[in-house]
Amino acid sequence: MQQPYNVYEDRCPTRQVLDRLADKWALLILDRLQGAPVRFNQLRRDIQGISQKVLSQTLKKLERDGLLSRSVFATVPVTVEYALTDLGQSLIQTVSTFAHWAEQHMDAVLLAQVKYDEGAASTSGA
Amino acid sequence: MQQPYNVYEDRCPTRQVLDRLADKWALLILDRLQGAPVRFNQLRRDIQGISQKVLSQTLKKLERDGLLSRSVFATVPVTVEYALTDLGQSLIQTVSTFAHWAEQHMDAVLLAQVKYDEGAASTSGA
DNA sequence: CAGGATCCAAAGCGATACTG
DNA sequence: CAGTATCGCTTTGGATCCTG
Repeated sequence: MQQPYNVYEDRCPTRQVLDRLADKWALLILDRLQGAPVRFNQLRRDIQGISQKVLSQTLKKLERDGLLSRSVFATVPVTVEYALTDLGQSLIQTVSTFAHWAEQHMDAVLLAQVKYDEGAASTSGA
Repeated sequence: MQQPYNVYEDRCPTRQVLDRLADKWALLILDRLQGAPVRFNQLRRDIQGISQKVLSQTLKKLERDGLLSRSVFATVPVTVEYALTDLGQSLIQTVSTFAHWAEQHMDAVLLAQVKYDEGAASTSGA
């Protein structure tokens, strides 16, 4: 009768899973794959600022984790599509909510930062 | 009539917000603060593996972002409590769902990893 | 108890060049 | 198009020591 692991425990594999997903690029990729498969260079264009290396690495990790699938089509030149798996689908709603929380509450965060910095300035300044 | 930013855009402040939140430790801290305020060393004990430095840094950033508040009580020795703000509350449900998805689907991820690695091994091995 | 400051090793990541 | 491989810088993060 072993107790289930939880995210607070060190050693627990959950930590590795969380660590993989708690990554800006991974979240953006998963979010971008919502709805339909996307090709490599399309992802690269859409997710602005991601480098080819990081995109490649992150895709590979997410594929290994079973969150997305990689399909190769023997066109010329070759076409590669990335799509969410069922496992990926089970997470996408949360990821999407999470990613877009940032959009919706960006102003509040920015305002909080200004206030915080003002307080810090007045502490050392006047 | 400016279009709203979105997470896919570079330059957008949303990226900074997402980058802040897409962090294993930040998520664990926020999740741990759900329900009631928690003291510094209690967080340190509960979130296994986090160092004092990273805990301190992450708390400060999250406070600056307005997601949590820091309250000092003039006891001896001093007591410091961290609690979610309203802004933090608005995110906690998603964070919690996200963090615990890892717990619930850990087995599936681990299985996917094994299968992926087997495929890679057979590619180079046989 | 609740941190700040410092040192140092390790990981991350961009840029570049090359492959099928 | 869809990547891999390598180099070198930058950042992260743990460990340690110290303070109020």
